[in-house]
Amino acid sequence: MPEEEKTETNIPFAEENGAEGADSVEEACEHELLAGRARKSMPSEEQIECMCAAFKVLGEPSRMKILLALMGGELCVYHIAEAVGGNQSNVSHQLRILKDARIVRSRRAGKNILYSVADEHVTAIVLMSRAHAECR
Amino acid sequence: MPEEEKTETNIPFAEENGAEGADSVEEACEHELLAGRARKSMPSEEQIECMCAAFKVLGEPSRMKILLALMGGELCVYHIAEAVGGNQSNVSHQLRILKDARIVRSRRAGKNILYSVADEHVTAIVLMSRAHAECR
DNA sequence: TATTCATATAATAATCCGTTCATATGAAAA
DNA sequence: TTTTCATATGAACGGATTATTATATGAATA
Repeated sequence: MPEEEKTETNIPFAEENGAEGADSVEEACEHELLAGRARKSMPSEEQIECMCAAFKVLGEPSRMKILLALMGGELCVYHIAEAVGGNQSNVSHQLRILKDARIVRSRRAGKNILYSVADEHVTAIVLMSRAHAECR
Repeated sequence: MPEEEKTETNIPFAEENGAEGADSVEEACEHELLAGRARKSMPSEEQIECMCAAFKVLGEPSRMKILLALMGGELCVYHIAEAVGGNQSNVSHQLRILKDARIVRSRRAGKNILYSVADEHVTAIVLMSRAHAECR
């Protein structure tokens, strides 16, 4: 990680500049202030990871397909594979990831395990995403 | 791609089964129906890719950090790097990805290029995600 | 209890993606 | 017009993630 304190030579809008330039010195200082403020209020690495987790899970087509399939009602693994056109093993893998992220849940029904969308928030987000993608 | 028609031997809840099992035959048929319906209403590969695009972009910590930094106000590349603790090149790469996804936008100001969050929807989603991550 | 069958897991191969280093670009200032 | 400096880009590396094949697990039924 090449971080830590840097030399001053690289800093834009440094005080030794006059008032020339498209932005004024005051703006420059404000930007420097904003940058420092942003750095200070930056959530922890762990929290950011947590924020990203759900997005990462939804950002994969194979998982999105599974979700879309489940939005029509709960399905067993075999039927999910049938609906999305994938093989059983991979669907099972992706279901695990979806379940770990609490995006889907499962229940046993006889010999099968039925998966369903975990809650309405998920459904809402997927529908929004779909609507957004359609008007392109 | 091991898809296309399969042999009948693999199909769960097939008609030759009696009414035994945890689920009834009627439920079995309904599941088969749902699976077929899901497959038919499955959006195109292209649309799904499009749905996933924004999620994929937001699913990466380095980009999420940049967004969080920009939520305090527009910043130039150098200040963004300072705020997130990364190097110029990588920040620039990630900014390009964010910009291609229309999640951030940019404008020139003198020598610098100032980046900012593209619209309130983005801000809203990030704030929600942050709130969600905090109550864990 | 033994068998069956849906689902899960392990291991591997293949691909994607973020990071970094080095360098190019091109607008602004001189 | 030349120089400077912020930003962008290209190439290469490495880590991470998905897809696949083969096999294990374990609940349900007989």
